[in-house]
Amino acid sequence: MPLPGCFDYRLPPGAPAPARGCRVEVPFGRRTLVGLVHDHQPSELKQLKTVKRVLDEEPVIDPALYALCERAARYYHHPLGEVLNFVLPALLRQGQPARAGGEVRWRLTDRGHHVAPDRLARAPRQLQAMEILAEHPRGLTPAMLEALSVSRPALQALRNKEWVERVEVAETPPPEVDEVRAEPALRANAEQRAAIEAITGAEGFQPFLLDGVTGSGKTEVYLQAMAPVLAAGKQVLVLVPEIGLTPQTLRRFRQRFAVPVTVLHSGLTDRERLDAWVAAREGHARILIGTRSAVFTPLARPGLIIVDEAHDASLKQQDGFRYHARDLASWRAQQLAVPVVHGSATPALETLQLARDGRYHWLRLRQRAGGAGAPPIELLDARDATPDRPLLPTALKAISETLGRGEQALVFLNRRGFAPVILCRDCGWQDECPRCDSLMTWHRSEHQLRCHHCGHQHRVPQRCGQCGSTNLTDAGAGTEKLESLLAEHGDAPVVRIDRDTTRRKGSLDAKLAQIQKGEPAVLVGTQMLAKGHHFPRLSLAVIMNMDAGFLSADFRGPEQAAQLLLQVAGRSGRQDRPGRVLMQSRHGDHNLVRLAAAGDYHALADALLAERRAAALPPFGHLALLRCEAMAMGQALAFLEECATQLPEVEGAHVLGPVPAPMEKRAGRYRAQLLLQSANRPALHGLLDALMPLARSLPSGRRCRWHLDVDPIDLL
DNA sequence: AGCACGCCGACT
DNA sequence: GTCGGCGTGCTC
Repeated sequence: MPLPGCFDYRLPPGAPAPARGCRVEVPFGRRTLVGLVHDHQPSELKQLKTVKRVLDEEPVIDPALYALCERAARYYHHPLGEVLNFVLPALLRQGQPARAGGEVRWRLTDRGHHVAPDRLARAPRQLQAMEILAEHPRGLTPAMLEALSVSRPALQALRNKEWVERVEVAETPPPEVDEVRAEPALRANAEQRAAIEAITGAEGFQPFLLDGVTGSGKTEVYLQAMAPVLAAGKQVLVLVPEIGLTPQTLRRFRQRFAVPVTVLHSGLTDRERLDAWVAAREGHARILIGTRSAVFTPLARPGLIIVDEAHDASLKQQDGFRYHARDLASWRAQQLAVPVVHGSATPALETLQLARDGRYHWLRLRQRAGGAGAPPIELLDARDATPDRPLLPTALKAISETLGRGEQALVFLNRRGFAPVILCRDCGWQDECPRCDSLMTWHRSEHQLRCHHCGHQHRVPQRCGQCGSTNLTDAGAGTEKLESLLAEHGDAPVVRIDRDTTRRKGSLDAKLAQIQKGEPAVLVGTQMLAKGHHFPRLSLAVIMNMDAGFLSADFRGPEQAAQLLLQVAGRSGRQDRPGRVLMQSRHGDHNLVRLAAAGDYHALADALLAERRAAALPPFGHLALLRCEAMAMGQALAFLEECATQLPEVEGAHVLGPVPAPMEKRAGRYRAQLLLQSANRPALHGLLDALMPLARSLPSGRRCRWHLDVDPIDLL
């Protein structure tokens, strides 16, 4: 399956032909592999091997899902075999039967019942385990055993003596659900009602953009739009950003509806994933909530697809099969003839343009539920801020006032570590990553300098790497420095939330719980704080250093900066409590910064869309990026250059480059790229159809790692 | 992706 | 004389 093409096999004699999407076991070279049936054709090849075994009666990839995979493979110019391989749960790839695992129970064997206790006189743990199991003839599940503090080693030892056995009993089917509603709906305002009615009134495929400011109650719209779908016995697929799959989100769905809710995310074991897949395929799971890959879940009775935070970049896979789950969700809905809702407070410009063109039904929620207006964003001139005083006096004063009122404040800075650079006062030397074109970030508490691009780290140098001077200093500020400055500034606890402080399992939950208690505190954090979480006592947000995004060379920089800014601003003040938002900026006169600060995403989107139109960038032009990494820049450029010169001319499609990537060196590899652009998709795809076989055939491509990214999220 | 084949340097 | 390095190419 992981090869670009298909392989032909003879069917075993006498057996009925398996349908497309069924698994078969086939000889391949000198190995035996699991493959999927793609088609039945008379083959021109003389020496066909025969299928060893047909593994499925029913396709594991049903016709609709197979069609989605084919469309995605064509669109992303990715081998179909690799797409199918990606979509199939690991256990199915390995040839396991496509059914849910039974419940595992441990119990005594026949011999175990007749063991004299004195034979375990020297193994008290095992004896205790035997006594517990003797009381439960039906056996105990691993969870029950854990609760009774029966250890795994004890069980293993008893199993080796064949006194205890592990049995799998068939799972009892889930009970029939007669009443889907568990908890009454909240009262919807007029805008929410209109949105709910539009979605529930849709027949067949219809795409919606649910465009609602933070706090306008988008989730309530989802929930009420889901109710009739679930009542009709159908399933709802909900896609959320990676970070949005929090216990709070799940609780909201589970509390409202008395139907089985199944979660799909990267943390599942292979067995859990297959069980979830089967539950969805058989129709037992009624609400499926998952991250981007959940868009490929088979559905027995699909009724509605929801993409929450549809602008979120985590919906685009950034390696391997580089699909965009937002776009695939729409294709899937189209194939399944169900409505799809894209919800966001800051829609992607692509989605917004579809709504403006009338291709998506545009539902707007302008009011915050509870009536409090969106807080205005006050711009503070940050040109006076210094490395050791990164927070302006106005911001510090606002924080003190907030804490004085017994409320919470948030300081947002999208930069981890203590300081982003260490430099020499005498000669101006800066400590750079030896493997990347980037500066080393100082993590003071760990006495380390770390590269955020490749993970390389070394100890803090005592001397300048160039002139040997000991006169070293740091510049700029990260979350770690802010945390220590804020801790000196006042008495309130400072809670830092970033990847460094939440690495340990459960530490994020502990920090969130502390904030939820509502006592005065200052939160310092990165992106992690921006999404999903609701802090009822938070009434001030201070935003630092969003300038880089707004001034970014990347065409999506300002869009993403604005989305992040409004998301962070939305954390401040909820319902009846007005919040305050301060943004420190060195470019307060910049048009985009001003528009974003005004909080008017649609005015900002107007400006950005005008720029995109003029530059023929998405959504008005379409891009694909051929990226290449090699041990020397020359190798990467040579391969891309060969591709560029040997590509046929395609009317209306343009090849730009090759050029070195904006970060030329990363993790010791040199990176270059070739940009392919066209105002019309068919022309671009015509070009890519020629490019892929060409790139695969070029010997220079073997000397580097390369991949094609269709609709790249950034050009960096 | 595996796993072969194949053609050149350091060891018993 | 052989063992083993990883470059190249094939798998219906």
